[in-house]
Amino acid sequence: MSSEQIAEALREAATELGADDIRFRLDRPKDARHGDLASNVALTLSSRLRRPPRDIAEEIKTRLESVAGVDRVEVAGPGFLNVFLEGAAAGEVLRRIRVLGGRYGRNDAGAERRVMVEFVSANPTGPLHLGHGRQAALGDAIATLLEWSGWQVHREFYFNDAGGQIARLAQSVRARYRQQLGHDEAIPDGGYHGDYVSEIARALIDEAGNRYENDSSEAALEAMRGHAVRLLRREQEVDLAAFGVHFDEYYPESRLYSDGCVARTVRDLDGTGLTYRKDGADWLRTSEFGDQKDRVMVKRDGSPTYFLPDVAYHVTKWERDFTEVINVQGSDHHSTVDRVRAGLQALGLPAGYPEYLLHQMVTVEKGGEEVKFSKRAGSYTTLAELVAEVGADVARYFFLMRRPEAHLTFDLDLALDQSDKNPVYKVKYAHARVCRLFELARKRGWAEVPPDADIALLDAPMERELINQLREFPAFLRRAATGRAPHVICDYLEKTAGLVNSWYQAGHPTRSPEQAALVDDEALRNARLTLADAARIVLRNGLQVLGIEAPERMVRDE
RNA sequence: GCGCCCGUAGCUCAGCUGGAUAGAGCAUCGGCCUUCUAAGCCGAGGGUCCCAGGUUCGAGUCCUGGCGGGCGUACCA
Repeated sequence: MSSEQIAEALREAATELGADDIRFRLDRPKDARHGDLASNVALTLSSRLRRPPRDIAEEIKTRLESVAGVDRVEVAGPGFLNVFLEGAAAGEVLRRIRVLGGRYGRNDAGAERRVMVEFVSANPTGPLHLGHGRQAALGDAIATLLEWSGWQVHREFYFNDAGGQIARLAQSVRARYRQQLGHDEAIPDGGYHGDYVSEIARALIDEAGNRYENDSSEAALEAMRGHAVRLLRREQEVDLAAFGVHFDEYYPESRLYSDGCVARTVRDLDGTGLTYRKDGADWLRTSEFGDQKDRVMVKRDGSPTYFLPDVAYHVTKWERDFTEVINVQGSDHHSTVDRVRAGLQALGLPAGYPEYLLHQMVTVEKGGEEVKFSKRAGSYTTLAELVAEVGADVARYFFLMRRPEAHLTFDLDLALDQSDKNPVYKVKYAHARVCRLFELARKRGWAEVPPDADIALLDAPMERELINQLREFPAFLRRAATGRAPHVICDYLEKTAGLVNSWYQAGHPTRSPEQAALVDDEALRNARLTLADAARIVLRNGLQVLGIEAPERMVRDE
């Protein structure tokens, strides 16, 4: 019995009553007394059909009761339909989960269409910080959620390897370089002060000696720029790999210039008649498309603003045939959203392209105090330092467990805790505990659990609740994907892990051995192990979506 | 000033297209170990859902106006 079958019956009933294309909820009620599944369909139909919701509910009830597997239906409260399933029908989902295994939870909503998720996109001016970490976790999880929803996903990292910030980095490297060769030299205003700049300078001495000691030419600065960008890009990739995040493509801003894309974009924008010259600069009428004000494309000194390559870059996304694009960015960039979209609309791209997911920033707390434990970066905490401290899985989970648009306080005390208080460990332990059951079953020489165990034997309320929870995984996954909201999966996994732990504990050998999974009664044992196996699959699939390992046994760090 | 985001238990936060008695974790308090690993489980207390109006059968959720916090508001990126 899947909820889809019930949903279909509800839709048919609505059609008979004269309402097509309806929206309603069909989910697991919070209170088990409200059945295995509950729907508000009669309430939503009420205003449309101009009839009291309870009358509508009564009619639908009669229809639902004839559906195979439905034990009984109750009309409750203002007109809710509470569906109680027969034991075997309720547990049927366990069989399906075991058949689908690692595919349980997937859907084909994306129909194999292409989508690009652009995320991290850190400039190579320093090591990745915690905001990048949150973004890496978010972007990767959203990408995976979309893959599970049937999309072909392209993960892309855009980086700015030219322009003012990079020039300041190169100047900072030159200052450190000359310092290390004994000169009195100051970091320029707006330059970079972190220790890593000195490391880059040292590496340059190792590589090129004092070749640039008294060379103030553009070519020398260009060499330092290239050197610094190379090292920092490599470091970022190493950090991302340690975090378990991999990209399909790294797209450098410089390519937009070298292949003429920026120049072409300028021509195309000029061709729209929406550009004009004012105060010696070239402007675009972005205010025609909802931007707060018009924007400068080319500065008085003849150089482009960031706006121009940004528009050009998004044009390449469109031309590369990505009509669906999600940009994951920090909310400190939200001012660019309207102007980039406006620039693209001027060129005839659809309004609302691309989609943006803006996330809030991250702070770390230990003992209730904010900490900034960076040694290398100077003013901020790096992702690498955090991962070294708590591990990639914990960091990922903590970055994902809050809504993107909410500020994230990273509780380092909780992150370092290895008990079930730590939500990551709670979920991992639940998975490992269940795996342990199968290990013991094998040791005792019990055969593999057959696919057709008598699931109706799972009649304890706790078991029914767990079954209903496992049934909901695909719905949560769908909701997390469409809402770009991985935290929905975190909430789901914590709830599921809690139920698994309770169920496991209920079979405690000294308290109620008759409730244990590993009982001598073969039929009962197989029924319970069927539930355990389904739970194991759901926990593992959920963790996999988040990019977190599902261990078969836990090894404690001392 | 203007724009976006946030305001829910002591703390950190969930709460999907408006639905039943507003939930979870942490913290606090009280129980439970000769174990399918207690790295755990069971239970309890704890709420002006920031405030004030409005919309309706029904508002934490939608609308309007305030208050408080964050981030933006460049010929920086």
